[in-house]
Parts: sequence; structure tokens; C-alpha cells
Amino acid sequence: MRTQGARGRARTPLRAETVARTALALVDSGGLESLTMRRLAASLEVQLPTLYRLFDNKQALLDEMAETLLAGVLARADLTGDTWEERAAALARALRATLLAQRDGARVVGGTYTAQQATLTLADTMLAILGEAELPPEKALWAATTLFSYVLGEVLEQQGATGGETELLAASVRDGRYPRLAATPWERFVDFDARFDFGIRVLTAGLRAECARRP
Amino acid sequence: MRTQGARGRARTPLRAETVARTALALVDSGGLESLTMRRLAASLEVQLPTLYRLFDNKQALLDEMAETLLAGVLARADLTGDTWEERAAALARALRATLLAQRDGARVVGGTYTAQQATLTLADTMLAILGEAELPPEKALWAATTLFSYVLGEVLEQQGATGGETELLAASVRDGRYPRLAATPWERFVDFDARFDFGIRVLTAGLRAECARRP
DNA sequence: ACCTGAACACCGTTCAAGT
DNA sequence: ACCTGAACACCGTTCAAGT
Repeated sequence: MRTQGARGRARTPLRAETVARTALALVDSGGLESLTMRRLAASLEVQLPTLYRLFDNKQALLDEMAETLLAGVLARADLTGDTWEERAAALARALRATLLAQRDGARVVGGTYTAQQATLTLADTMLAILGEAELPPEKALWAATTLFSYVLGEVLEQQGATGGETELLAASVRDGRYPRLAATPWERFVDFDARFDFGIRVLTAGLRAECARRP
Repeated sequence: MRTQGARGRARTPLRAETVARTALALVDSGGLESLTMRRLAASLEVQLPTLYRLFDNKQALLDEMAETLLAGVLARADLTGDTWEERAAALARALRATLLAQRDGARVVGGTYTAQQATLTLADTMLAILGEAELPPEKALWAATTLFSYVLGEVLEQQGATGGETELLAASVRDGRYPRLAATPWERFVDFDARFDFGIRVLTAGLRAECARRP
């Protein structure tokens, strides 16, 4: 409804990135499930088939959305740290912050396998940083994917967790069948920032140890 | 079609786990997108509303599927290693193997936030192993989630990668804008087993370093 | 009490028919 | 050449009407 508002108005040609940005805004307000080609068309005041001239299908749109998201990571990263450990951690933190800033961001990025500019630039930047660690090239590559996989997995869990489910979890644990889980303080489980800092520290320490290994 | 075959036949009441297992088989053969309540009902020779007496909605079914998958991890793990590092690595490997054995396994598990028996048992087992590392309880918890997040992220990427996209990636890199990426041998990028071994070694080495840190 | 058929309110995607 | 309206073949979910 209300597509008349646009009729007759001169409009600049619709760009794929504009569509992707509007789609991300829809996800932000209603979650990934609420993203619909129909709703997206309505939000852009465009007919439904117009979207299919820009994207072959919904998956192609999701790929572009992931690309758009990842394009913001480098701008957010402060890569002025003195050591490669600091700089790698800063890039990982920027990726996490970008994913967290977008509702369902990890699901958007994790559901695609893009080989577009932003993704490759991000990977190349991480490789440049890890190259300073004097790791052989293949290990630097593996180190980069290890860091990215960790960040994605961690944000995926954080964005999937809801207050209600956390309470359910706490209740299940109190029944005594999971003694180790019950022994750990629950506030710490959902302290996602502290968890992430820990994980990054573990990974960078492990990479340092890997550098010391001479093959 | 063909629901007549079941009519009049005495049948045992349908169990939720049976439904979940059949659903996983459907995903195995056609991918997660092909899993439909209608197709699932047909595959079970059951009317569509019957599924809704067992599950409130499709998400509840997916939760049960994740639980069913994770229930197989411990049986697959060889936890007889001498050191906690070996045992933690073995459990992580068993989780990876379980997810890889099921098409779209990482997406099934990553898309849910279950606090059911199998999930909690898995977490508790990992905590028991990490407890031997003399980490304080909260760090042991964080270490467990770090390992699980890493495994999930890694399998998510592996299962998302297809041959065609890998070629596309290789082509993008050859154009010279990503010098670091271009400098690394491509066979190694898709050697997922080697990547995972590397990641697990880095994580366990990092955890060992964390143990040495006295707060 | 249980199960069925049929519907409701949507989807992603495509295409003939118009201008 | 481009855009539109309308359809196609599905979805997840619900419910009145039957037995």
C-alpha cells in the first residue's frame, strides 16, 4: 500500500548497497525473521520485481548485507598498537563490535560465504598484522581464520541468548546433575565482554607460543 | 500423498526424538532449507497438525534437533588422554566430528540456544576436564565457551564453503589487491582438518599460558 | 478425546501484459 | 525498454467440523 507516493516522482536509480542498508535496518528493528522481500520492497517504496533486477535471489541480498556490515569493521578498528598481539586483538574487537551493533549480525555474516571486497580486505589486513609475528604464511592464514571463527561463534551465542533462556539454564543447573556448572557463578557466564577478553588473551598467547615453535 | 499406507495400522505414539531424528535425516538429504513441517509430516506418514502437538513451533523442533545431535558427542569422544590438554582437544574434536557428520549441523546447533540435557552434560564434561588445569572456576567456564565457540565458528565456515565459491575467492585474490592473501597457498586454506588442528593447538597452548598466570 | 481436512495469512520467485 | 499487476507454488500455523 501507499506506493502512489513515489509515482511520478523523479528518483535516482536504486543501488544494491542502498537496498542492503535498508534491509539491515529492517533486521535491526524486527530481527532476521522479519526480513522479507515484500516488506523490503515496501520499505523502499519499490515494486517487488525491482528487487530481483538487483539481486538474483534473497541469498544474494544477504551476501550483500554481510559485505555491507563487514565494510565498517576497519573504520572501527584502532590499529595503532605497538605489538602485533595488540593490533590483532584490536581488529578482532572491531569485528565483534560491528557484529554486535547490528541485530542478528552474526547470523547475517555466518549465513553467507562471501568473497567480496570487504571480506577480503579484512582477511588481508589480519594477515598483514599476523605476518609481523614471523609465522610461516600458511600458519598466518590459519591464525586469521581461527580468530575470525572464534569471534563469529562467540557473537552468535551472545546474540542468540535471551534473558528467559538464561534463567531456564540457571534453573536446570540448580537441580544438581551438573556439579561443575553449578559451581561457577552465573553472572560470569553472561559477562560476555569479560569472556571475549579472556578468549582473545588465550588466542594471542597461544599464537605467541606457536611463533616460538620452530618447525 | 500416500498417507493411506498408515491408516488403520496400529502405531506406537510418536515421540519427539523420533521426529527430530527424521528431521535431521531430511536435512541430511536436502539441506536445512528443505526442512519443512509439511515434508516432515509426510516423511513420518503423519498429519501436519500432529507435529504441533509435539512441538509448539518449528523453532522448538530445531531445538530438539540440536539436542539430539549434541547427545552423540560424548559417545564419540575418546577421553582417555593423559593430560587435560589432550582430553579437552579430544572433546572439541568429537564436537566437530559430530557437527560435520550432519549436513548443516553447525547451522542447526548455532541457530538454537538450548539448555537441555545434552548441552549441559557436554558443558559440564568440558568443565570437569578444564578443572584439572587448576584454572579458577570462572576462567574454566570461559575456557569451555571459548573452545565451543571456536569449534562452532570453524564448522560453520567449512559447511558454508562450496567448491564454486572457493574458486571465486581464488580468482578475486589473483587480481593483486590482496597481496598477503595471494602469498598464501590456496590448498592450505581449504585444508580444514589442518586448520582445526592448528586452532586447537593454539587454544590449548594459550590456556596453558593462562594457567601459569597467577592473579 | 482425538484426528482430519481445510483454511488463513503469508512467503520467494516469475512472467505475461501493459505503457 | 521498462515496469506493473497478478499469479505460481509453496510456507508456518490454526481450527472448526467430524468420528
